[in-house]
Amino acid sequence: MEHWHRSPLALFVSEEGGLAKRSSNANGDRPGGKPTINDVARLSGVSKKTVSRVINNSPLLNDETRERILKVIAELGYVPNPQARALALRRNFLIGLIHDNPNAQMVLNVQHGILEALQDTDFALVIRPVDRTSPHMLDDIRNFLERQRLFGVVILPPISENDQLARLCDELGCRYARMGSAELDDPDHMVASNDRQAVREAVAHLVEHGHRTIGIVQGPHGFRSATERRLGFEDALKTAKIKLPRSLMAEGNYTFESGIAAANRLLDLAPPPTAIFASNDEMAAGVVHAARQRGLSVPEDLSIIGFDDTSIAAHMWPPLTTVRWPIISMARSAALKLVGDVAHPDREVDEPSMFLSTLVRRSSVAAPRQ
Amino acid sequence: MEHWHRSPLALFVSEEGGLAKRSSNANGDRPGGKPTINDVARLSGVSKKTVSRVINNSPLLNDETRERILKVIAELGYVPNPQARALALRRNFLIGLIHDNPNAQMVLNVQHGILEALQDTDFALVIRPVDRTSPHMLDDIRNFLERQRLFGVVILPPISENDQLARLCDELGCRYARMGSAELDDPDHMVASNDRQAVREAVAHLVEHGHRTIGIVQGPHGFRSATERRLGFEDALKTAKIKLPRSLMAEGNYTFESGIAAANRLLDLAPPPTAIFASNDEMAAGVVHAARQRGLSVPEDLSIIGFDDTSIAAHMWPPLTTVRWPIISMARSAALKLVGDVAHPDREVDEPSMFLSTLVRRSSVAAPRQ
DNA sequence: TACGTATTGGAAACCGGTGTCATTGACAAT
DNA sequence: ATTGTCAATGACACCGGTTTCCAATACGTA
Repeated sequence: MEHWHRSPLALFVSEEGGLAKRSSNANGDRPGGKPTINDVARLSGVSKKTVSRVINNSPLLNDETRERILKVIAELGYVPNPQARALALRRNFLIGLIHDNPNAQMVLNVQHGILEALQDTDFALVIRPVDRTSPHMLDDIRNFLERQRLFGVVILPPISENDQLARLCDELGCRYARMGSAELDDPDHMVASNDRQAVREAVAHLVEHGHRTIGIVQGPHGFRSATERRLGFEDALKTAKIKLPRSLMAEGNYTFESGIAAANRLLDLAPPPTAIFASNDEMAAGVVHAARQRGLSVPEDLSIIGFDDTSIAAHMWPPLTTVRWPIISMARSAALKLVGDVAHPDREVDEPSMFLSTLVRRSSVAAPRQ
Repeated sequence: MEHWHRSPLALFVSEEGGLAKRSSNANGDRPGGKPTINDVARLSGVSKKTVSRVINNSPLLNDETRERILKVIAELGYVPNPQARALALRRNFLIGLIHDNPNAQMVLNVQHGILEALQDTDFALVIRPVDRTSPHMLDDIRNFLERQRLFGVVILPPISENDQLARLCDELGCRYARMGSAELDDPDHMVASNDRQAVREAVAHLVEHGHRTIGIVQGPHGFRSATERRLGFEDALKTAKIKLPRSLMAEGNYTFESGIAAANRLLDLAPPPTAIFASNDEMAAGVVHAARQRGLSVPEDLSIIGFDDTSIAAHMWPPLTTVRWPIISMARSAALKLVGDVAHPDREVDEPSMFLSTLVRRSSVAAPRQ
């Protein structure tokens, strides 16, 4: 009955292709007017719901119908409106990146890794650098999350070490995945690397070359990565039964300039260290710079190891021996933790939560002079 | 009539504040459930429209009513749903950044500049790196723009020089602002710098130091920035009445490695140049690297000038004399061109379209040896 | 007193999708 | 012949805002 009633209606619409088209054109007249699900439904002679089923790959749908609708969709160049979907589904398709990391290469690598994970999904990446030193930082982030209603955020170190931020995300119903140098959270919310072990091996590498007076340029106090890397440094020296006076431990703030300053403090010692481990590549580059200013050659007079393996490490002179932090893979994994069950409901595998850093041997390490 | 039917209904709803509250609480029960405009309206005893007027700062509204509603909004912690607004307003609040620039520092600076412009607006920044070498690049971008329906995009060089991309944006009804080294488009769609003039001055700086055999490491063929900078180079030599043999013009592709290769070609000449201008800092760093490998010291044996003034320029050894490209200001201006009339309807000033680059003198230029 | 008129508030439609539930017809089981 | 089941599809309300249009009220004026 209904069917008989509708069939001519469908025909009517079909016959009135001109009308339907006119409507579509009226849409096209104002610039940016796109065809909607209603246009597709009218032209295919089905209901919106059925078109919606096509869009969402619903299995309960006749193949023939699906084909017909797909054809109309292609002809019209129809693309579903993401804002409308977001409204109806009560979630949007935006992943945020929250960071306060000064290292451009690292940030870009993370963006790259996240976008790899978001490839072929409906998700886009919105970025949000924050100012760690601002007293309103948490309020700013809250504001941002409330306004944008992101599906989830990836949080880069060092801000990822801030537990208040994680709690804020929970409170606002925003998924999050933290990246860091140690397990600060449960595996669902954390992608970590084993910095401590990696540094242990890197410093052991220096010991193997015969170094006994080894300095460290630590990261800034209060940073988990700084702590982990220092612990790895101490582990290695303890294993090698080498005493570690406080004077050989200088502190920087992860910038090139702070690396120069810290190196100068270490190289002023008597005797000066024959090797220095720096907690990141930027500071390692600063150490190289300081050494050169003093007329020391690297690695002959001073061996240096960095951490991160950002592009500066390969491009500086001499190319820097450093610890490669698998940042892109970690970022990809973090993003997949966020969107995995939505974007790839078929995939069963859990994303790994722990990644291994490895030593990259270049030319900044040699045996000490006699 | 209808009215009389409805008026008690409105009263009913209003009287049932308890019910409204329960509904609001029911909302709060499922995590992430936020209060909506309806909750605000019910609790304030007004209609949605009135609340909407408050949100949008409509002037036709009693001050007392406004205050009352604002109080409820504050109590509830209400934040308008951006997806719902986007749907109703037929535009969203996303600005895209399309780039294929390999320089991390530059990309981050641009992101920074754009975010400065988006500060205190409802807009967020979504990023989209593209692969210039991919044959589907334009299709990928089309796909991206169609799916996300961005309000507008900022396009970074070198991809900003692609006119097809600009036309694509037009076709899809997406605003765009291109950044570049020359005026490739009308001022509404373009933020340009005067690379040619800046390079002219930079090379004149070399001439003033007494250099007569000056080489150039150009950017890759087909890049407008490369052309502009080469033209500036030629201008300067012509002004100084210096002949420029083809052999002194090497080509790179803006990477560190290509800078090394190009420098080696130039330094193999007899006589070799005493100064080299490189079209960007990365290649300039490569030139320094190549010189050092040959036992030449910089700037004593070879003076070098770069372009961009990215962080590598200040951090390398010796600190690089280079042309500062005002990238952050340009990016900010580009973003303001996109959102200005929406986000700051009161501001009347037009964003500038032309920015001046300036020479930054550091330590990589000296007089040539005798 | 009656009548414009400006100000303020509300009902209902709409933006473009999705969820819930009902309906239909075909076919199998009783 | 009747009933039950199931696949396929549709009707309709809903998501949370904005807009259109009209009603109610207050006010000044003829």
